[in-house]
Amino acid sequence: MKRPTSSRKASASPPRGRPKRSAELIEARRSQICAAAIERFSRDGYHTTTMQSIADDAGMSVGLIYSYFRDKEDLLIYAMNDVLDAYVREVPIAIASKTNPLDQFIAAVHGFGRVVDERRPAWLIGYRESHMLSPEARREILQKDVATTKLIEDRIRACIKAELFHPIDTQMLTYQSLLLVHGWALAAWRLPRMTCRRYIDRGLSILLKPVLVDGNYPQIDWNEQ
Amino acid sequence: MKRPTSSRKASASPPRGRPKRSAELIEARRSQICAAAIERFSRDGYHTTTMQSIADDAGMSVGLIYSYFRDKEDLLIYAMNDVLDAYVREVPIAIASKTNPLDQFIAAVHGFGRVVDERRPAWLIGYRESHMLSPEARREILQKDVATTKLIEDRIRACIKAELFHPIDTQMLTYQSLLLVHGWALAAWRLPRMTCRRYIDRGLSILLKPVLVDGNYPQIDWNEQ
Amino acid sequence: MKRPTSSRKASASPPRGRPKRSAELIEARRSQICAAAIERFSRDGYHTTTMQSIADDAGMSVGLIYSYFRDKEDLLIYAMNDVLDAYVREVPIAIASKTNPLDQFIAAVHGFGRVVDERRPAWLIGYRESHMLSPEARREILQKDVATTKLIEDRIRACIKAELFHPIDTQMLTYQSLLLVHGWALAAWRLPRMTCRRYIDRGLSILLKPVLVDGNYPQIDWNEQ
Amino acid sequence: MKRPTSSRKASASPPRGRPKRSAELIEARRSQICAAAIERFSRDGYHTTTMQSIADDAGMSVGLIYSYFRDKEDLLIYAMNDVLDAYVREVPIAIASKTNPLDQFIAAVHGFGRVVDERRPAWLIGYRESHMLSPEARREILQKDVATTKLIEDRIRACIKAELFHPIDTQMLTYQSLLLVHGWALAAWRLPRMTCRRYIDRGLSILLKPVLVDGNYPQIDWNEQ
DNA sequence: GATGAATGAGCCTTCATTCAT
DNA sequence: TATGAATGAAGGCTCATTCAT
Repeated sequence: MKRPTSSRKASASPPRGRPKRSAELIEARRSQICAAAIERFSRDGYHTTTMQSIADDAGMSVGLIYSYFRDKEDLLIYAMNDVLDAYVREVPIAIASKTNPLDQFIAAVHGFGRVVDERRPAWLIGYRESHMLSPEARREILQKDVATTKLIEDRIRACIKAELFHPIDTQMLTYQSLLLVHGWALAAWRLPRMTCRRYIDRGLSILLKPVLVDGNYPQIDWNEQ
Repeated sequence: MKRPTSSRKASASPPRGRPKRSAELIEARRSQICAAAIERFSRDGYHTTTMQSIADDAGMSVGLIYSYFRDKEDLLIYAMNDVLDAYVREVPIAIASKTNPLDQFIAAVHGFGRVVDERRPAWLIGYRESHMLSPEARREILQKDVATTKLIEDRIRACIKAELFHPIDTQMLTYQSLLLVHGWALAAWRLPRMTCRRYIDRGLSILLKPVLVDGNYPQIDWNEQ
Repeated sequence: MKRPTSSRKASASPPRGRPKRSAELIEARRSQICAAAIERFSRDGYHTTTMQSIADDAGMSVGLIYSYFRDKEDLLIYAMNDVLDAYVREVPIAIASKTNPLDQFIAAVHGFGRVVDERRPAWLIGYRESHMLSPEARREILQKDVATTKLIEDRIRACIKAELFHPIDTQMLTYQSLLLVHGWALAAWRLPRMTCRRYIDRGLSILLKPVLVDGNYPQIDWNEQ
Repeated sequence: MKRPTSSRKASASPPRGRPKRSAELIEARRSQICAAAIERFSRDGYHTTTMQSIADDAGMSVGLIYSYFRDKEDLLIYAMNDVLDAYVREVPIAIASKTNPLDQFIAAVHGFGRVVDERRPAWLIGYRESHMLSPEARREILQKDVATTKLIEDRIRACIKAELFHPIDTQMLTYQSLLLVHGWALAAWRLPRMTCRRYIDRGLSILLKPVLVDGNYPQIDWNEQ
């Protein structure tokens, strides 16, 4: 029944203007923790990362993490959803900015690329650690992934219907497009002096050459955005 | 009472014409262990796998593993090299079976594909767990990887020099070719009714269309092997 | 997100004719908390019960509990005293309602029984968790227990002095009487269709048969109370 | 991936003549651990006891305990069964040593008493901690307890059938007999200069007086055993 | 060589307690 | 006075690794 006087690294406490309350504070904490988790998970791997290290990075005590996340796996799931949710949020916007099916397809792939590029750490986590999720969590993640894939697939079908594409193997082209994006996250470091935009544009132009009915990959106006 | 004394141990004792000596026996043991490790690591992940489970699968005691491998990480390195070494062994053979640079390039990619296809488990380990390695080990692995990449790159340069390819971005084509192969291992399950051969052939024909000087992807003689 | 901000707090605010002051309010709070603690401790056990759960049940914040009790152990002591104090309060009253030593003895045992019956939860806590107390606290509790026992013992001596009882082993009879009462609290569930009154009456009539000088256990007037 | 050099209290290693093997060793270890657990659980309570303290007492490392018991609760169950199993083992023997139903009943109660007396610590654990067992474990324990109770109940019925007892409330007498025994373990310290034998003998003679047909509690020959 | 019992550091998680508001 | 977010010590359990036989 004792409670010895404590001691531990007095991690520079974050400036506390005045603790924001409830919803606001909660969301702030959650992202604070999630960011630290993503950083660690992607750098050191899920298993190697300790809750303590995440807490340290997030500038709080271990205990507090558990008021915001059920357990370590919950944190992993959240980290993974970070990317998946971004897909769902941003790709449709990218698509909506165009009217022509082909432009939409291209915009969609670029949208994916941008999301992956901006969240490479989180994306890598999903790639490497998804196999160790509990079955339910895995299923949930997978579902989002499939829904995401559909965004691309639908654009391709639209292109075929509009006779902009030859009636090719939709699945294969979908897959290769996604692979192109993944490739950026996975080993972009092998390609010095390359931006995500250019990488994907080049990749797409190669992929689409034999697919396009009129044979011309549209000249993207890079200033547009 | 968790660990009942096991029994798998009845694995047919090796023929004893002459007690397999040193190098021979050692190598036998090592692959025996390594096979078990690869199986486990790829199925359950590196961290989730216990040395005990590997020992069980390999039909020996935990202790013995430590006579053949320094520690668990050593086992991981070994497992990863399994693929890398296969590259180094088999790709050159595939290349040597052709004389024309274009055929050599194509054979090289197929060679990679075959290695990956036949060792998907080990390949996935490298993919997922390499970040876990100690810096030195990581560097060593990386080196082999780069050397391997060079095999492809050199063929592409040869094609360009022989004016079979337009003078395109060598790096990018190399990367896309490798990505094609990786794609097979990573998510082949998304493509039902697809073989590695066909997958890569299709992929290459798409990739090469805009690159080939005469525009024709050679008709592969599938009987050749 | 484990602990959603609770809501039980809507407990009818106390009438405010005059803001319940100090002693009054304090005592109200204390019993409010203590009741919740007893409920929890007896249902889930001392260690399994969290301060949070007590606070929830009492309709207040954790912090506030610490304004009324030093710590968790203090709460336990308080809970245990709930029964002991009831003994001290109610048994003498029961005794005082009789004049004859024998009737007093019987009334005393019934008094104990009633207290135990009405506070079985608190009684069980004392039974199960007293070994958990710090030495000082334990001593204090023990003292009350002994004082309590004396109430019974003294009646027995009085009966002997009045030659209503044979000069038997006072200690043993005291003990067996208390054991009878404890037995009710401990395992009354084993005896279907039994009330505390009847249980103790029967028990006493058995216990007293060989002790009574005139051999007759008095016919209790059940209407008396 | 580090493994720092260790350090910890070099608890005097137990003399190791030559480690006994398998079944023998296993049983030795189990009782070694179980004894330590009983000691600790009964002294400090289940929750307060740490696995480390048990390991220390048993003269081994924490880890080893887990090769012999699933978890802490498993250890608790085992500790509890220590008494229950002794009942099942020893009471029938005590009964079998007599032929007359009345003597059998008395022998049975004394048998219980002896078991409880010899294993008071373990018995107390069962009394105090059973409520915190998982439902299944609790059910299993309860079952043994009921079976045990039946041993007494059956003797009483036999006495009634043999017209040695008046046709009294079997349940109540059973319960009171058990309570007598429990009383010994629970608060024997209140009765100075008392042995278990005498305590139970006296208690039984009181309990049986109004029950016996011929009114005489048999004079036990205490030398017999 | 081969075994597997034994070790113990370290990690996830809980929860009593504090304290700024 | 009241709140509940924040803290961090401590405990259960796992598993890589060693070493006596």
